[in-house]
Amino acid sequence: MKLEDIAKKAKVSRSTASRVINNDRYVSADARQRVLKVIEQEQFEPNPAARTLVTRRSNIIGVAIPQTANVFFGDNSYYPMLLQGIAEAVNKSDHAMLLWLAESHEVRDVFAKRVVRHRQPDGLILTSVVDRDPLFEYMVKHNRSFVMVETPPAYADRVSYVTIDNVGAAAEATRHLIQIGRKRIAHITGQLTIQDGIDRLKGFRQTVAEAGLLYEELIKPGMFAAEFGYRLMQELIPLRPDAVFCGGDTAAIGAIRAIHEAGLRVPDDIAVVGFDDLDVATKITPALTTIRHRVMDIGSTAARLLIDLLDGRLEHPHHFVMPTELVIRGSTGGQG
Amino acid sequence: MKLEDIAKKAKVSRSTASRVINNDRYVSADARQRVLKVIEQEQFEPNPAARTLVTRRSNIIGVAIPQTANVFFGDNSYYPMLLQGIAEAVNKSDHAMLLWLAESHEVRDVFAKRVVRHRQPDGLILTSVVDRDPLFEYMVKHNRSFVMVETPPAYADRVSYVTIDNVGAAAEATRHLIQIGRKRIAHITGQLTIQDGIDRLKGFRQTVAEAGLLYEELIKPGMFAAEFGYRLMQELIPLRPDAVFCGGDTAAIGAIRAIHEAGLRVPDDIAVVGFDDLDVATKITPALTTIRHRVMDIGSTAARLLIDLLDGRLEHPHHFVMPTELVIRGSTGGQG
DNA sequence: GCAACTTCTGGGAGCGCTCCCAGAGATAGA
DNA sequence: TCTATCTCTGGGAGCGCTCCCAGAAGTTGC
Repeated sequence: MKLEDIAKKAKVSRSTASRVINNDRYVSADARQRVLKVIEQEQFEPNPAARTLVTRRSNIIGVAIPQTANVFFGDNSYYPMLLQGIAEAVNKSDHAMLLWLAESHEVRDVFAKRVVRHRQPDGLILTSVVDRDPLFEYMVKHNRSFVMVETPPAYADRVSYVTIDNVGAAAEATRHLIQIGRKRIAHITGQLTIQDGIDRLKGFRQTVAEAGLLYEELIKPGMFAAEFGYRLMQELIPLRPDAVFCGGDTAAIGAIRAIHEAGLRVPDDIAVVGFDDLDVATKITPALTTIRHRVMDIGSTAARLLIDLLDGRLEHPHHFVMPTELVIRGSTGGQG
Repeated sequence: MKLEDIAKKAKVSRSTASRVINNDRYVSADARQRVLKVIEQEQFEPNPAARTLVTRRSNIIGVAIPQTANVFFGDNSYYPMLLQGIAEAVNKSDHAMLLWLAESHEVRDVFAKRVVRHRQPDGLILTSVVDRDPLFEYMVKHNRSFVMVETPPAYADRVSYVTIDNVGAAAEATRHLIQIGRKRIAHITGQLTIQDGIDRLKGFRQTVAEAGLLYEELIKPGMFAAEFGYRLMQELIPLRPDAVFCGGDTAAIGAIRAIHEAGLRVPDDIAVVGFDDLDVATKITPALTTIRHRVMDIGSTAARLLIDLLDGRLEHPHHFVMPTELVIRGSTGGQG
């Protein structure tokens, strides 16, 4: 069943039927009624390919997650939550979501090529962009529509993105540790190829420096995964820190394990602060003090932003900075 | 840049250029070379909408996850792993994946309508189908191509699916508990609206019955979420079970928490077996004895199956039963 | 009364591909 | 040599929509 047939059944032209579907105002109430009735009884849905061919819009949003499996998996619910947020915004505006996942250990270059080759989506949401990311570079160079989650590693003034105030949030986390009287505060960073990691380090460093508590040897460049938290904490313990701020919750969980295995207590001997407030943060003992940001909101904001840009409702580039909140729990002496 | 322009630059007709792209054998080596060169230097990609319009194939696979957020999220990595598996198969055959996520607390009916309305995908992968699932019923009734992950709740002989031997695996888990000498074995089931949960219960019941150890009061209908494991274990403890088999790992984790809070020991007082071997299974203390199935393999098998059906390489319906494996850990007295 | 709008309608062209068909040219078999 | 077969090519139609345009019909203002 195609538009032509609907039109015939409703005794109007193909054009009028099309007008009804696209909510054009120049249709008589009578004709509209008849067309809608036929559409309803035939359960008609216009062919999206035909539509896309002429409108040059597929109403599909691409989401590229170039991280390897071990990050996407596991106790890290960041990406699922982001996807859920994107889904909600995408549904509301009657779009669909095309998902690109990197294969395990896939090179960024190969991944980028794969995503770029498929031209179905009108625009892309990019996550976990690293410095000199081929996909990112391609999108910028070819002037294709996209929105980033997190701060871009380059061209920040030319790119639309949704981020949180990483510098401010890291500073707040660090100030909290200072306020509870810690003097030797360590930092296990997130991935320093990602802007988030860099900014959190910056907020940390500024704050300890202002308090006269900056010790470079207590700063360990890491990754977001738990293994790094564990291993780097083991390296830190001989340096006798009394607190550690981790770039991500999973790393913090690894760190806590290392502290416990060394026979030390959290928070009494070493206070721990994470970042992200993942689900696991409340599931460990003691519960983790951390920075909460609503990942779902970031996802839906990014999707809405992209669609608004595509529809011309918003000017490119456009930035959103989402709020964060310090959640104090047992790992720094709060309750829980 | 469109096919016409490529043809012109390569001094061939549109038809010949199209033949090169679609790997038709009736093209002279010379012409093929010229076309490929132009395609390469212009970075040409054929317009997918135009292609879809005539071939009636979009090379897009839809994946529908009708579960509400709290299942998709959290420490349950089932769906992310499934998606990763699907992604790998989909990439290999040059397809793309369209993802439908239910909104939080969205009614199945609304979700189904949304998925059905969008006609882009050539076929669908359905997960977590419940009894009388509107999406499932629609797909069957309208004879649309789809593949199920898990055993279908109905029409099993007319539907293609990928599953594991739930009955057999549950029996193996139960036999293990019997072998280590347990006499009062409880079962906290998975969702009994999903076939997986039903089959696991069946395997459990058969096995305890054969051993003369069936106590109906020790069977608690539950859900896969941790809260259920926790709450139902609290109800079970006064009945003095010495072992519990849970329909899923997350429920098992909840159960362990309840056991510990009651001042009992795992596995000494109550041995615990889970199902799924999620990431968390090794992260808790004691580590969880559980049934392992490679969720990623299930995902990629389902995607491959769907594509093979669409391409006519496989007859519909087609079934795959994937292997499972009992992994013995600390929660039943193994090491770890 | 007529001009000038506004509302409503249908036809035609065209989006960028694939695929069918007819035909040219080369090769082989008798 | 002639026919049969295979290889290669280009033109045309058509996939199912949207959108432009021309024109009919109805409404308003003088």
